[in-house]
Amino acid sequence: MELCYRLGCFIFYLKQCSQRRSPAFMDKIITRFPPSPTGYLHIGGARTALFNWLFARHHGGKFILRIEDTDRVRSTDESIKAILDAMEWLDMGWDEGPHYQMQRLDVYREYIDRLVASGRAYYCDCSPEDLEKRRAAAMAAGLKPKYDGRCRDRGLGPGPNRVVRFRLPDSGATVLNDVIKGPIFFEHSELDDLVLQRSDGIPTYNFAVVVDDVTMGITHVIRGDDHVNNTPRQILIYEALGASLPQFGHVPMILGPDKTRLSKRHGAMSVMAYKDMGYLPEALINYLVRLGWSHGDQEIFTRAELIEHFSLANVGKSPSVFDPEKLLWLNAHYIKESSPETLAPLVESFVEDRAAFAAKPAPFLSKAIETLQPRSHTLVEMGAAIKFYLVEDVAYDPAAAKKFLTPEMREPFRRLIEMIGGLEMFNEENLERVFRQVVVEEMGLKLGKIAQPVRVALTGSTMSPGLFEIIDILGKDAVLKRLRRAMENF
RNA sequence: GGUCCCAUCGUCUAGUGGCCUAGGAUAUCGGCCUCUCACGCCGGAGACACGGGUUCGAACCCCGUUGGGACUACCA
Repeated sequence: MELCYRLGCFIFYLKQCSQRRSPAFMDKIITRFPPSPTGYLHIGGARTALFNWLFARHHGGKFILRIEDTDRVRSTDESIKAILDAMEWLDMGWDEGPHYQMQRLDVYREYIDRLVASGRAYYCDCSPEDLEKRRAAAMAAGLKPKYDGRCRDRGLGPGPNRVVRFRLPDSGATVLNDVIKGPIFFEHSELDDLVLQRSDGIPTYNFAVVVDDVTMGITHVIRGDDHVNNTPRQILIYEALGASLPQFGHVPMILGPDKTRLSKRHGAMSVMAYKDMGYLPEALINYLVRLGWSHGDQEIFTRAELIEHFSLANVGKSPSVFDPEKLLWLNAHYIKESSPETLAPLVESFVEDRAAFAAKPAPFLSKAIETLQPRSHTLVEMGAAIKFYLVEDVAYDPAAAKKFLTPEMREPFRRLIEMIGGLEMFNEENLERVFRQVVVEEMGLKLGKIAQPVRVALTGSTMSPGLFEIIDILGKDAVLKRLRRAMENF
């Protein structure tokens, strides 16, 4: 019995495959990203957008941005702006749109009329309260809380407080031939007559997406797998409309560390929050693309490599956990890879004293940033670390000052000031020679013995870039000044 | 509860019946480098959820169990 059913489904599946074999492969590929503007662009949405963007770019197709703003209560203009900003920051340009569903109401209405006229949809005047009661009653009776079809054959026309429902087949099954997950079968008996148009005349999600995807010529619907259960209903709507089906690809969800769907309580969710935390868009993109997709053992991808290699075939089926640590590693990687010149304007916004930063000449800034690149994981870290290069008087870390700015350093510092002051060629090489050959040998001190006190004098901290690079960048005057000031602490 | 999906190191993943005494990355631990902190380099530990099949042979195929997730609205 079960076998017969499976077999039936399989044959049906084969039939569907052959039905829509070619169009999608022959024609230009068109994908879309349809966020609903009820908040910022989050990590999960960004990855979905990225997959669609990459897929379109890989195939030389088109990527459409569509704003699904039919939820009038929750949609806001701020959200639209936030989403657009995030798309721009991630450098995912769209070829068409943004389309707004609220500006397409006449289109949906036209399709509704067609469906009602053909008998595939009908008006229903059941009130939400009544529906709720009936659902509760069904649950109590141990039945599925489905719409009971009360208005199906009442032949109601348009009117106030009336929704339009889709008439689903009573029997049979629909197969979703998912590009990522493979064939998935749904029995129609599990589905119910969903609302296509609300009583205020605005279409619901399931109807609007189908109409939009049909009219915009979408060939590949790549979205989160939280939509899998909606898909059979949507497929039925496509068929009722006489439209050909796109390819569906459902990408597994991104989970939080506790393995539940990623949400605010897991911390930063918004793409732009990562910008504010000093992340580079390249790092986020690279991290996101590897969440659920892979290309052998490769971890680091340029944008061009991503476009070249991206394929739905290599998207995994299982959900993945968001790991901030790996994102951080990638960010550090991209900070190291970037040129100091491109980093400079980005770092500026993370510096406490922007005026002091802006006052420094570009070459100085570049050299300073270069010394910070291998030791910064974020731009925030770099913005803080660059401070000692900019200030007039460094602030000493109390513990560091107490430990290293001691009276026994008086003589070494005096000699150092003397030697550095007399240097003809002020560069890293000569500086190191002063330290090593003169001070270390002459005074019998280990380099480490003198390095830390000098480091504290110059940076205020025991942790910093290499001593000689710092001295070189700071310049003779500033170095002498800081050394003398430190001696006041002895 | 019902429907659907998923299951390899802590995490992201490679793996599509023999190349697997399971590879890479991250995180972690140890060492090297060294003027500090990093970076970098070298090395260690660390996984096929479980039980049945199929097969000469299974991480890979089938069934079941367990575990996790999604959906179940006049939200999207």
